[in-house]
Amino acid sequence: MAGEVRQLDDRKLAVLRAIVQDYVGTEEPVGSKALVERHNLGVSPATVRNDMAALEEEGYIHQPHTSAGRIPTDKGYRLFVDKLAEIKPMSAPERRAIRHFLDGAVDLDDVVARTVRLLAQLTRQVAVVQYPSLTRSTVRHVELVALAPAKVMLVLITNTGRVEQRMVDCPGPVGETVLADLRTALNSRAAGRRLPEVPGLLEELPAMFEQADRPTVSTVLATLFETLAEQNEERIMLAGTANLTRFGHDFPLTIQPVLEALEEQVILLRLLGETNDAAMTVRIGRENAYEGLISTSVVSVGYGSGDESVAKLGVIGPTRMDYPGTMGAVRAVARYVGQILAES
Amino acid sequence: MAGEVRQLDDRKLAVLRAIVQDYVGTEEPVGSKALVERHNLGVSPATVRNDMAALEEEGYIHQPHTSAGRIPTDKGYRLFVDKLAEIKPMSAPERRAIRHFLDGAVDLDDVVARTVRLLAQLTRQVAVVQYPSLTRSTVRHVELVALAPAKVMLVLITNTGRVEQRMVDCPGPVGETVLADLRTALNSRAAGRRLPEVPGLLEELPAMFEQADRPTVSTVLATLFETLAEQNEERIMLAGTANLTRFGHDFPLTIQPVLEALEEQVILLRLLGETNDAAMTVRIGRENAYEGLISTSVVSVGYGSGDESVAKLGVIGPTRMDYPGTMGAVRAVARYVGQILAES
DNA sequence: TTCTGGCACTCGTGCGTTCAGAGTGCCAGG
DNA sequence: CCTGGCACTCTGAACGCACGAGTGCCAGAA
Repeated sequence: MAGEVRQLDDRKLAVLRAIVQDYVGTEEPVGSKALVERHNLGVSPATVRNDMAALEEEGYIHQPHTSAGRIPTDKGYRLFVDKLAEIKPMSAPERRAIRHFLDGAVDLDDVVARTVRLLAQLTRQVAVVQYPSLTRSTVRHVELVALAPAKVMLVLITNTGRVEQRMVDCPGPVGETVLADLRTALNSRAAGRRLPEVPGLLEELPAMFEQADRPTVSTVLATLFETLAEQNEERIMLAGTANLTRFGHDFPLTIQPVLEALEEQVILLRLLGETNDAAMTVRIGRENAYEGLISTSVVSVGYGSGDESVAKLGVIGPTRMDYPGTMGAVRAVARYVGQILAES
Repeated sequence: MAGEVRQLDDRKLAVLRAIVQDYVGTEEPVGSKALVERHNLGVSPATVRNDMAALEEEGYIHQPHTSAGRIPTDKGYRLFVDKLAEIKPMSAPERRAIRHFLDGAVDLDDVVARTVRLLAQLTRQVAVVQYPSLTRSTVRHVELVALAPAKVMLVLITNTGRVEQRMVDCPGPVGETVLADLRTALNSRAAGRRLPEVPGLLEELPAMFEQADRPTVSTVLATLFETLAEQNEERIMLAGTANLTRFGHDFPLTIQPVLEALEEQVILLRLLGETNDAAMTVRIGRENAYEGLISTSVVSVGYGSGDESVAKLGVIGPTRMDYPGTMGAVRAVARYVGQILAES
């Protein structure tokens, strides 16, 4: 590892940085002459050519054909992101705009919807926002509503404002007092607790009721546990697919597989799932496990109402994207969503 | 009107039908020779050419350049749909598959999600399904949950299984008995009623409470009315955008504006809103009000749990689509969703 | 009257050729 | 270790050309 990097002196890194920047801007392979013109590297094209040859040798850049300019490889982008680029902070007016746009949200659905649209607009790419996960959030309230003699609706409200409801078909008629007792018992034990711990806290609950009511209690509890456990309820919202057409058109990146991937919630969830909670994660090209996304990069980060993240959001774009800007936008949006969630 | 049609004898109509069918299949302008080969029209290419000239004169078909085959115009498709095509019924195995696929749904979200995916898969086009509208459905239950001394959560459950929730910040602390009274009063008056009638039924409700509690009651009611009235809460689910790439590629239809239109819920809602409730509606090309969709056709129909429709669903594809098949699929899916909703 | 076969005409498409420009690698000299 | 120069390579655009598909029209047959 050190061996590789040792060979890249500062000027070669500067050349790589310049190549990435130019290529992202122009979308065309960049040659030695154009490079020295646009960036004042203080050396001649010939020198740059030698550096380029070295960079290509190491696999950071690549030329489509002889006598064409160079384009960065996935490895080149990786180095750029890790060592050469700094996250570009949003400007003050941009931050104000984000804040203002998100502040208007009325409920959780709206927060997520606004966030995803905002992110798509800021980055001009495809944005993905995961709903705050049930697993990490806590119970705010459990409500039981009798709809019919033997039919109860169970409503679970979490601290993130998410509401899940389930119909419960009880084995027999349910008395209103039993329901009230159960409601009280549930809330006193579960409120404020994290969802995964709840089942453990309710184990001996049936034993507290009369023999006749136990089947009902058990049925309700079973449905509640099911709801708590349902990982696949993790939902996702998407926006900005129209931005795909901005590239794709004249590029090896055909949008078909990308669109297909975007329709599969499972794939998106897995994609976001790979995000390292704490820091921002950038997956470049073939680093993405999914075949259809090998020409794209995914920039994602966790967000949350407190200091810990309850869900993730991110952006999907071509590997040739403006990483500093995109990362800046993603980070800023994640922060503000976290604040909004904490307030509500 | 009669004047125009009078000039089109049976054979000319047959030629138009054949042109539409061939063009939909091959995506290439169809010439006179190919036509007589594939369909046994019993006449020579020269005759067909004369008929084609007449059809072109009337504006039903059009040739991209001299010495190219003909393609149908919007007007041609319109005639085809109105007079020449019959809705193609689904085969028994297809119907079974639809039934089976939809039967597995667990809640309303799931029903809609499955429906839209199914429709996209069956037609291989973009499918759109509107959530059952709040306006036409009835109240099944209203629940009030005290979250904090002066904070109440309002949950509205409709007969279509839809659940809407809102936080209510009350002017002062709310007693549990007041809440219970209000809950009872609300449900006894509103349950089973259509959403738009509800506000009228609750007008004198505040007068029934003690002076001190009236501000609270009014606040809750205001939020409830807001929720009932919120037309913009009409949600929509989309699937099959990847199918756009199947055409678009080599066609005057660029997918960009279509993708943009699909991201605008407002546009989709307006599109579906134009659907004639009772019958199936087909909007062809420029018949669509929206600029971005002038190269597409929209096939839509209402669906509902009873005999009246509570929402709409449809398919968006290129004007050169298989109308009989698409209409068959749309009709079949709408029927089965209606059944599922009625059962639950 | 209506259909048919024939014929001249029009274009779009595909293919091979040419040409200019951009970019490279390498080498010898500062 | 950098630089200027030079020969080489390759792509992409432009051009010309021939081919084929398809048409419109006309005169003759049914």
